[in-house]
Amino acid sequence: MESVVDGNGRGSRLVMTELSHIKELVNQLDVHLGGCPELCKHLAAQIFAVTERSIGMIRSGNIDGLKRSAGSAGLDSPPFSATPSPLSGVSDMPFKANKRKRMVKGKCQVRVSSAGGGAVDDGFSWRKYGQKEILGSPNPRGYYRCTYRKTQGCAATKQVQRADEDPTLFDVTYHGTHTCVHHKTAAATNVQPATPNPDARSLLQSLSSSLTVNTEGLTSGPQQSTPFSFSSPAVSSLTPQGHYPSSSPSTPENCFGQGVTVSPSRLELSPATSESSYNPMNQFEAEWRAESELQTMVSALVAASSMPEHDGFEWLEPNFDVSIYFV
DNA sequence: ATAATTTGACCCGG
DNA sequence: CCGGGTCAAATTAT
Repeated sequence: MESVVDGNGRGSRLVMTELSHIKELVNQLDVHLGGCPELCKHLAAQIFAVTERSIGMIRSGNIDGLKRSAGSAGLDSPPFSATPSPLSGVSDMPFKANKRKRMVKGKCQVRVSSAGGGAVDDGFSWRKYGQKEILGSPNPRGYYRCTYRKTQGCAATKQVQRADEDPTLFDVTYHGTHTCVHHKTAAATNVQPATPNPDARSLLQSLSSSLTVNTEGLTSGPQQSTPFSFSSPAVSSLTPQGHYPSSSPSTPENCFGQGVTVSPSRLELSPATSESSYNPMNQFEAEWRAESELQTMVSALVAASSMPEHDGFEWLEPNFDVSIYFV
């Protein structure tokens, strides 16, 4: 990235905002390196998307349209910032402090709740290669390896086992990290909008009406609670048609919890985080972040709404459910 | 036909 | 020997 320059203060400022965003994402990625691969992948996807957008802005010199929703990116600012998030594994190597830790080859275990039949996945392609009964556990454990193991030598694997108590919970243990670059055709990427889950849908709607954006001490003026709203069929706009693998609007930074859980329906924008404590920009950044977080949330909800309802037995491939945590 | 899953055999460390 | 993990042939899904 070089000198943006463009006489246009408006524009460069926006680009700066983007860069700040990227910077923050990289920080988060760093924190989670070696951690949950899903999270890392998600972050990487975001960085990619935002970077592309930035490039596009610079290239077309335009911008202005601050509101050009990140529709092109699909994924965006994760809710987790300085917080290790509830994502942390249940066992082994919990994510250490913000200090640099080596790419531990360890494992990362997370518990996710599942609701539907295996359609939504965690973004990676897995191939089952075994199943075993585990003593002491009523449920078998499935063994999966990256689909691109042979073609790309990706060594990532994961084990999935239904939790003893709650049959809707699954313990997923990841081993190794993905080194593959899978290509999912845009088509295969969005095979979602099929059987919308009415529950999630209504949740989405009620959510839209209760949302409030707290622009916190940023800038002056009456931080009017930005009127965010999204239409149910917002799916399309969220589906990344970008080039990045980022498959489906599934698995945001979920993990833990069951069902759709949207803690505080209020978005707190931490001004501290990014060093962009400057001023004029904050306004934008605030909006940007608010919008981003909302998208993350919406993505999650969309994923949920696209999941078929419980309708019997689905003991196969677990489905990642949605749990969103905004702090 | 190709790709993915199923499932018992096989392997290996404890 | 035992339990957990992997292999691979058979089977099923695309």
